[in-house]
This record gives sequence, C-alpha cells and structure tokens, in this order.
Amino acid sequence: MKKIAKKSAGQVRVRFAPSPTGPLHVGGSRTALFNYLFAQKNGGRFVLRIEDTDKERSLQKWTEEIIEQLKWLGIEWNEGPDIGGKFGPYKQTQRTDIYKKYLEKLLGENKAYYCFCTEEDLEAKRQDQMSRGVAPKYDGKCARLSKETVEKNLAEKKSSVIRFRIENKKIKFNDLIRGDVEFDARLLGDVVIAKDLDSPLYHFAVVVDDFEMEISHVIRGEEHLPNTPRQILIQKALGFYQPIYAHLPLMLNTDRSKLSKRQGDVALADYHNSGYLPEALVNFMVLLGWNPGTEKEIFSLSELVKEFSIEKVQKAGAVFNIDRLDFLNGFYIREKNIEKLTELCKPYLREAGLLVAGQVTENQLEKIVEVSKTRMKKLSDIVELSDFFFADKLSLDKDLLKWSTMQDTEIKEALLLCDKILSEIKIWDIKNIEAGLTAGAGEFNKQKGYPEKNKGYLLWPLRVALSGKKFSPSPFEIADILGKEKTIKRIEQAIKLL
RNA sequence: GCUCCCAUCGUAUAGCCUGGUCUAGUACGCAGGAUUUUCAUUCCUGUAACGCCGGUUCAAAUCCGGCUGGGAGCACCA
Repeated sequence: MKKIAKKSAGQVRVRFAPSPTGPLHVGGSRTALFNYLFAQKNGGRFVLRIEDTDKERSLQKWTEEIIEQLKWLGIEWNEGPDIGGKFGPYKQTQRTDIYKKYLEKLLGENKAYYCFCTEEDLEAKRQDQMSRGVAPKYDGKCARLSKETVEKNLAEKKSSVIRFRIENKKIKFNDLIRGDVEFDARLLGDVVIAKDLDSPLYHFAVVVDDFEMEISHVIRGEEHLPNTPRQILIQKALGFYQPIYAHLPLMLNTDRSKLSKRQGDVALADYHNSGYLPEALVNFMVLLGWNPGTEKEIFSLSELVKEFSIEKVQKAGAVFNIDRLDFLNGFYIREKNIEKLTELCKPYLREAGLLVAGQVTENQLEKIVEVSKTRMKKLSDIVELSDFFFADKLSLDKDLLKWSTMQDTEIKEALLLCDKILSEIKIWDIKNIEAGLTAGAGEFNKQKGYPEKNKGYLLWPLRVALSGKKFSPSPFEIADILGKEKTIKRIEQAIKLL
C-alpha cells in the first residue's frame, strides 16, 4: 500500500473547526476571527469544518447557531457545510468512509490496535497512577495481544476501541507564536483514535481532515498545544505532511483562569442579544492577544485584514475586560448613523412593550435615539434610557423635583413659569424652546434672588417633571420630542403634586 | 502529581529579537478639573508596572541561568 503524502498545496488554507455541542463561545469566535484574518491577509482560503464526531453531544441546531453568529460578526468562509467546496463534505459525520480507509491502513500496518479494556478498569488505573504521582497514561495492556485473541474477541463482539501506538520519542515542532516546542512522547500513552471503524475520535479525525483538506496552517487555542504531539505522530504514521501550527493565547476570566461561565457570558449570542455591535466585538477580541505595534486601537474588519500579522500575536493569556468592550461598544454606537441605530434599537423597544403602533412617529423615534445615544453602552440600554418618552403618565417622585435648597412653593413657581413660557411658543422646535426657557431661567433667578448663572432652579424641576428621572437628556430635547401638548400636560401633572 | 506554556501599570498592550534614545509610551479603568440644569458625550490633568535572585556587560525591561508565581493539558470530549 503506497499512499504518498500530498504536499501542502503551497496556498494558505486555514480552518475553524468547532464542535456543535453548544452555542458559539467568544473564545471560539476569536479563533475564527484570527483564522479569517490570516487567510485574508495571505490571500488564502478559510474553511469552516464542523467537528461533530461526538454523536451524543452534537446537535444540528448548534451548527446552525455557529454559522449564524459567525456571519453576524462579519466573518466569511470560502468552504463550509453551508456552501460546500472542493474538499467537502465539511461535517465529520459525513466523512466516515474517509476515516475508515485510514483507520484500516493503520490497523493493517499494526500502527494501531484493538483494545478491549473496560472503562472502569481504565479509570481505576488512572486513579492509581495519579495517587502515585505519575502522569496518567495507558499501560499498553492490549498492545501486544495475539492476532488470534483479537479476532476471537472481535468475533465475540467484546466491546473495544482502536488505539494508536505512540512512538517513544521526543517530538519537536515549531509554533508560529511560541517558537520551538518540545514534548516527550514517552509520557503520552497510546491514544484512542476511534470507537470502531465507523466512529473516529477527535485526534484522528482532525489529522485526517487537515490533510485531506490541505490545511496549511492550524491556528487554534492554546488548550490544544498538548494535543499537538499526538497529532503529529498520527500524521507521521499516515505519511502526511505536517501543517504549520500557531497556538493562540487563551481568553481569561478576571482571576486569570480560562474564560468560563461564572464571571459573565461566554456565548457570543449573549453579547449579540444584549446589544453589543459586531464591530465592537471584533475590535475588542482582536486586541485581546494582538496589537498592530502602533497606537491605533480602533479597527474595522477590513482595516484588520490589511494590518493583521500573526507574528504580533501575544504569548500570554488575556483577561476579558468587559469595561473595555463597553467603551468600544459605546464608541461604535455613537459612530452609527441615526437611521441604522434606530433600526437596531427597535427590537429592544418592541420587546419591552414600548413600541406600540402609532404611538410615536419614525421621526420622533429617531430623535429619541439621537438624544439617548451618548448614554448607551449597549443597544438594550435604550429601553431604560428612553422609556419615559413612551409613557402616558409618569409616576413622579416628588422629592426628585427639588433642586438645591428650593422649597415646594418655589418649585411650583418654577413649573408654573415653564408652563407659561412653553404655552406661548408658537413654533414648537428645539431652538425656540431652548431660547424661551433660557431667557426664562435668567428672569426667574433675578426675580427670586438665586445665583444668576445657575439655570438649575428652573430647568431641573422642569427636566424631572418631563422625564421622571434623575438623569436624562435636557428638558429642551425632551420637550421637543414630546410635543407641546404632552409637555404641558406633564408639567401640570407635576404641579399637582406640590 | 506529571508534561507543556507564560510573566511590563488594576486590565489590554508598546518597548525585548537588533542591550544605551525608557526619568518605560498608549488605551480602558480610576481620581480630579473644564464645559453643563442632571447624567452622558467632548476636552484637560493626574494615578499606576519592568515578579525575585544571580550572571554577562562600561551599560539590562531588553541577553543567560535559577527561583517564584500564574495558566493549560493529562477521557471511549473536542
């Protein structure tokens, strides 16, 4: 049997290979992003491959979710389960025949063997080894079973798995990010590469697929670093070329452990749903473990494609710092044009029951978003920030109306004055509102003997009367959006409290 | 426990390869200030780091060694 290894095609081909056992993780998203950028930068191809060999945990809906979220981020692949490609299929469960062929080859060459040890047995040995302080590894019990015994066991349908014989030698490889890395394969123990001929396991399937799909660079998370020597050994046994490896630093919790559910969300969809923008997430994730070496920190995906270089990827893990994500997201929110931002906010308003048909016009809605956007960190913030615009009647806290040392009667006078000024406005626009009120504030302060420059005596009670909130946009903006009738009504409702 | 990886302000990082220009830069955060009726935005100022010990050298954040600390992996998961 003479199967000569295909040479790596020369062209850059990378892959992102998630297993569909749950929603797309932010760590996975970043891995996908780096692969995508690397491919784009080098004129290569980016492959999406679904590693669903774990039949118990893999679900079609997660494959769909992964695809949906990656697309939302703006990451595109050249080959994948949804679009096909020259090296398909791109789901491992559809590639059983390919794996089988190689599995038989390994078995035939005695580079792999059937193992009949039970799981309980194995677990007990593992415990024993751990307690003795040695590295747990398979003891090779079934490695030298006679051909007859194996055939007899197989004929009796004894449960079995297929193990790969690990060669006892040192494995050295060069990692694009970490440099030379060396492992001693003697510590490894023979790995299980398949449950049976039709059920390959991770280590085996990746190696075969990376070869069959002519992957040139394997860019993945650092958690895979210890897996690499095993995979290299399998490649060698099969006569495959060795791809170039690059192990990305991990994303960390605040306590510096591997990012996990606990300190916050880990599913990309969670960030998506709570109103983070894809451009913010991309910008944020890429800067976790990479930087351009310049002081530029704001990057669009297309700028990233130009400036990305894998050599500048960091070795140490990076803490996922939500403050920075919030800053970036706020920045991108402020950058968005108002039509688009309004569209993006609508689902949140609708979900909160605020967007009832006919209640506000499109124009009003855009104004609401416009005056709220400097306060938004996430799209979902729009609800809390703007709910009072939609309310029919405000539930006012009387104490909030008070500014400085003002007494109830003075607040009442202030609101009465506002009522008067606003009632007299003919053309209801923000300019007239502001001009009228500003003049009124000066007048009011002089009359009452308040510090002349402090417009709060008039404006604070007004703003609270209109918004019901401690913090809000200016009363001018609110009044403009509310319209004359509603504005006056709210002022009068507030006066009744005093 | 074993193997491997890693180590600059609270966080992300620049600088390290090619020692001097580093009294260590930037951003977020935080503190203070300006603008402002409030909050936010914007602008200004400030805050704070080369883990430790030894070696090489005229000179070390930068090179070498050790230590310490942190992380990941050790499945019939991926």
